[in-house]
Order: sequence, then C-alpha cells, then structure tokens
Amino acid sequence: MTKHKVSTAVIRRLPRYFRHLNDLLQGGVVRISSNALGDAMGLTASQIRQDLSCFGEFGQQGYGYHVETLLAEVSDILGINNGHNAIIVGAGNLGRALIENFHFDSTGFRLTAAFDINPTLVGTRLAGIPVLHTDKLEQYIAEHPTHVAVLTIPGGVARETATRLVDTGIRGLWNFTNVELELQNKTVVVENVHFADSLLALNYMISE
Amino acid sequence: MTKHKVSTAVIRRLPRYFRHLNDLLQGGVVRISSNALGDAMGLTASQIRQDLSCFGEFGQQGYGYHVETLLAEVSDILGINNGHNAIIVGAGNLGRALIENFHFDSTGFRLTAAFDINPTLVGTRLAGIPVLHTDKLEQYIAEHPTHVAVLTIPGGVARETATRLVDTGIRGLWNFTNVELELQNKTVVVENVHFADSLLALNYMISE
DNA sequence: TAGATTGTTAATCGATTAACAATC
DNA sequence: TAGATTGTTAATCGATTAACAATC
Repeated sequence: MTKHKVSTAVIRRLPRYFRHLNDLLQGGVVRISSNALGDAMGLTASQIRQDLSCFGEFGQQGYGYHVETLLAEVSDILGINNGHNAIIVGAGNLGRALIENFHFDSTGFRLTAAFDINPTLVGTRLAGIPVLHTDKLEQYIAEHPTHVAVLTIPGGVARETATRLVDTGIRGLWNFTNVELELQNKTVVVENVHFADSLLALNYMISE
Repeated sequence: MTKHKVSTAVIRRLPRYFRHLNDLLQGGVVRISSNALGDAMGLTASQIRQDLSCFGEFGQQGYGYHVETLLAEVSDILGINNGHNAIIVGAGNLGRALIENFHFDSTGFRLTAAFDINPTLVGTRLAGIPVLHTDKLEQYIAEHPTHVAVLTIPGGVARETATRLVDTGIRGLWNFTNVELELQNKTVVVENVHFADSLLALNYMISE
C-alpha cells in the first residue's frame, strides 16, 4: 500500500485529515481541492498533495478530491477497517471516562472488556462493557483476540502490567500513565498520552 | 531570556527534559553529560546541547550538567515558577479524573476551582476543590486571577464556553473536547489533547 | 475547448548531526 | 597537566514549498 517509509510528521497529520474530511462530509461537501482543504486545515495545498501521494493517487485533475472517497481511503490507510479489538485496563475515573464517552468504534476499535482489581466493580458492566478482574487478563486475551490495551491504571503498576500484556502478544499499548514504558519487545507499539507534557508545553506558551 | 524564536520541536522536547531530569534527580544522579542524557532519552548529545543553547549556557566543559541546576533552569523556562492558576470546566468523569489524579502543582499550576452545571455537584468539593456552577465562571475569574481553563465539558457546549472564557481575558485553554476551537483572539493559546488522533495514529502503526 | 487542479520533480527552508576550538 | 565535555559553527539530512507538465 505504502510507496516508501512514511515520516512521523505525515502519520500525525493523517488523523487530522480524517477528522476534517469527516466534518466536510457531515457538512454536505461533496468535493474539495487541495487548496480549499489546506485553507481549512492551516496547511499548504502542496503539502496535502505531497502527503497523500505517499499512499496513492486519490484526486482528479481539474476536479480535486471526492470527499467521501478520500475519507474512505484515509480511513483505510489508518487501519479503521481492520477489525481491531481493544481492552481497557484500569476502570477508575479516567478509564470510566473513556469507556463512557470515547468513541472507540469511530477510531476503528471495538472495546470488548474492562479490567480492574476493585471488587465492587468486577462483575459489573460499564456502558455495556463487562468489568473483569485484572487477574483474568491473560486468560481473557487467550480466548478473545485483542490488539490494543488501554492503560489507565496507577503508575505504580504500569510497568508490571505492561510486561504482562506484552507477553500475551498484544500489538499496541495506549498508555495514559505517566510512566515511560521502555519495552524490550520492539514489535509492540506504545502510544503515550502524556497529560503533563501537554500542560507544560501550554505553560511555556502562555509564559513567553 | 530566549535568544531567538524557539521551534515547536524544541518546545515539545522541553517537558521531556523536565521529566527525565526529575527522574535522574529522584534517582540520586548529581551530574550528567549530554551524551548520557541523550542515551537515556533517545536523542543525540548534539541535539541536547543545541536545544539548551536556545536558552543559555547551563553546562560546564569537562563536567557536563549539574542535574539539579539544569532541572531548575528547565523548570523556569517552562514557566513552572510563574504562579499560574487554573480552573477546570466540566466535572464529569474526565474532569474528576484530572481533579483527583493529575498533579497540577508539579506542572506549575494551582487548581483553584471546578465548574459544572450538575446540581448534585455544585456546592460540593472534589479532592478539596470547590465545585461552582458554570453560570459563575465570569464572576469567579473576575475575582480570582486565572490563567488557564481546562475544558472537560461535552463537545456540544465547547465553542460557546471557550468564547466566554476568552472574553474573561484568560491566557490559555487546555482543550480535552474533540472540538476544534478556532479562536479569533490570537492571544489565547489553545493546547489540544485529541484522544482520537492519538488512537488513530496507534491504529496506523499497528496496522502497517 | 479552456480552466482548474492534480501528481511529481526541483528548490528552499529548517532541523538534526558532526566537528572542533575553547576550557573546566 | 591530560581528559572530558561543553557551546557553537559548519555540514547534512529531511521536510516543506514552489513550479509545472499532464490531463480531467
């Protein structure tokens, strides 16, 4: 699918294309030129065409891009149609916020289970998702194909839990703990959501 | 303080320096060379020296950097000592997760109040932080200097609430909603935490 | 057809890396 | 002093922007 190594800069822009194309489609826009899309997103038309050319030829001279088609292509590139399953480990406030409010399905994931050690939670359901005991992680994953685990546990148990998850053969970790997970296993991708880094950057920007 | 325009790439690395230097200090490391720090962070020694040189000369030939001193400098650059105050707007699961678990103080902020429209929450305290009615936003900010507002409200009221906040003269918005806030007012800095973008990027990376 | 707009090649710009004199 | 390591200048690398022939 991909012609050559895609740079991180391009990868990080793909979700933004996805988001803006969704908005356009919702707004009833049928076609758009790289120029107009660039204006809307704060990018140059050139960059958009360059980015997309990493993956194929999705436009048409004199016309531009068909919004619905391009969105379908970008969705496909992002892996939204790969039928990935996710579990969430840690059903505290943050975990619950994600379970109840985050649209896993619109990012291409099916959230199949949550895990926690709190006895008052284990056995219940949150927004329809069963909460199992964290002891059952390995057993559950062995029985249900699982591609990504969301880490919303306390930092103290992050490394240990990550190691257990890596051993199950999981493909990715979405890490909300403030712990840096250096994994020996390079096949597992770690995506960090570092709240502190984000707020510190904001502090810098308002302090200038 | 700053010699020239600091690039976003450098700004985004500053919190990482901060985090790693904290870890080193905790671990009792007194001094470190750019080489060793680079190894630990996955950067080149050259880049570290280049980055730091944007802000001053913090090292010593033949010795390297005194961890505690460098950490103090980086903290200062980030604005941690500027005594900024923050409020949180929206005390649902996500807001509560931040109130109860996020260390605002260690990123240089004092969280002074939370706002919500839920009558069962208004008037209570969460982790010692008073919860006020969102109607009182303007009044509160007029009476209490506030630099940053954390947006953990539903997307539907995001734009409206952001506009109200901007009008109060606030300096920054830490935006957890999935709504793109294009503000006419360019003095207000918006830092977005786009969960969906992050998970989509992870999807791409595990799909390759 | 004429105008618009693509995909791609070339030019530019900026960020990262290498090298090294200065010096602790 | 000799070795280590900085801050900075120069070289390289990669990403963004500009230009344009191809073509719908």
